[in-house]
Amino acid sequence: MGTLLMLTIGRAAKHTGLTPKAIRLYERRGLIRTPPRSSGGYRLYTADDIDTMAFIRRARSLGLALEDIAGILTLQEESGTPPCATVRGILTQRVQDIDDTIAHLAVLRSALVATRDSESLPGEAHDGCPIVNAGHRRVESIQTGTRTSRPKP
Amino acid sequence: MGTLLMLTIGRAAKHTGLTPKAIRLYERRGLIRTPPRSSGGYRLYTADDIDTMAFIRRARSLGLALEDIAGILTLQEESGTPPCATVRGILTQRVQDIDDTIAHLAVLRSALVATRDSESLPGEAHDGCPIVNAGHRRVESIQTGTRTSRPKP
DNA sequence: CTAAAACCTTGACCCGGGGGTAACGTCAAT
DNA sequence: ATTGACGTTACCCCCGGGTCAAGGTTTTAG
Repeated sequence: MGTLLMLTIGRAAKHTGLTPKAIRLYERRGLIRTPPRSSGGYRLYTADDIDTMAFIRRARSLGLALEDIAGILTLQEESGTPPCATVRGILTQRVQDIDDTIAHLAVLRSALVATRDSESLPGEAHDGCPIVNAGHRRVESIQTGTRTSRPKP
Repeated sequence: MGTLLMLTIGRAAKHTGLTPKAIRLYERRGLIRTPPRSSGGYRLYTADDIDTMAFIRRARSLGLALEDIAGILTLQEESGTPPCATVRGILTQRVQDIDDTIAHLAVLRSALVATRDSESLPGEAHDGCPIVNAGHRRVESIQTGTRTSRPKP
């Protein structure tokens, strides 16, 4: 027991693994309530606040956006119990995002490798560096003309 | 022929697939030289400038950072010919970064899936939502004490 | 009691631009 | 020569998820 126990921001940070700055940021973003202050103006957090912070930390470590987390916390405090369906939806969306990102990175990676290993790996430095010359068509045909509206994909 | 040909920023943008904003940004970041201006203050680009922009666009599409690109361009203009070894090093580093990122995302993904599918999938909503309760040890033991210096990874 | 450590607020910065705005420049046609 | 339609200028604010600095107050340790 000891519900009277209040922690300053630095101690709260140590308990949660966050930094004081991050905690202040979460407060500004509305994830954490505005805490009461000591006579000297120090933020004072309760054990419940610490729980909230720990939750935020876990959620962040899963890659959830602060906005998503804020949404969950809001729903939670409105309805008392957290809305599992909503949370699950967010998690599923995140998984989808990750899959998309991984797919994109895989494409990038192969383009990168192809460029790196393009001509000149064989064993001679002639005149062409990868990337620099890749897709390098000289711009000889510049028309200042009016009908230049070449659509650009 | 036609080296006198100068393009305004919008035309340069169309030729390279960049936006005028991006081009101005590259100028501020030192990737593109400060171009001469028309009597009315418009930036005027040469075909060589266009080539540089096209190179930047290719490099960006490979995910290179503006700083890396700036480095390559600087070396290139100092030594005349682009330093293949350096470029290749940058590309290899990028590949490594991508691999690291993908590995990290894979870990995140499985944590996310595990959390999402944890208890309650079976078919009942008792009292626990995933995430919210995951790793949820109540903070009962708060020491205001001095020896709190638990190292933070 | 004094000095150090912790805390306070405000503001700027990182990346790679996107969006918007007011005020000019430029070019074709009338 | 003027009009109208764009193009361009510089400037400032915005995004995420914080980090860092400055300069001042408060609490805590010795």
